[in-house]
Amino acid sequence: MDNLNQYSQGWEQFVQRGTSAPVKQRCQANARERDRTQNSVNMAFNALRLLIPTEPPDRKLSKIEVLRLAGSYITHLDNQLYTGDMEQPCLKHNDFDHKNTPLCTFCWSSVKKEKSTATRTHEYYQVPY
DNA sequence: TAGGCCATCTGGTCCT
DNA sequence: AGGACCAGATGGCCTA
Repeated sequence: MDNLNQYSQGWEQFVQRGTSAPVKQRCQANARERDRTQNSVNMAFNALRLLIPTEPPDRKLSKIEVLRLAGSYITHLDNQLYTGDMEQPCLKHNDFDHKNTPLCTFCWSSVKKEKSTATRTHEYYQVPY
């Protein structure tokens, strides 16, 4: 991977040294793709990551966690609006239609705070929805 | 050491 | 034709 990194970092000089047109085009495409993933995709992930509450607050979510939890969080907020309950809206909402539905991640967080069980942070993200 | 996560490269497809 | 977007492949880093 070191060779690859050196190549990536120095591709401009590599191209300037008189390489063939297809190689030059490929290097330019690589650079564009690198720039797109860094400045477009990753920045979007970071922006979304900032909107999702975590336990502990400084925990960095992986990309797949960001996607999954974003969906859960939207549902949670939607249920807050629907039920008016700011603590466990999903539990209350589920009481209306889906019995025995597991507690949502974010409702579970408020349960945790009530019980002050600070040692169970690992389980926090195991909740299925 | 295995598995998860990530960055990067690459080729294909679609759009302008 | 060239650029944007996407998905698959690959290899490095980190952690349990």
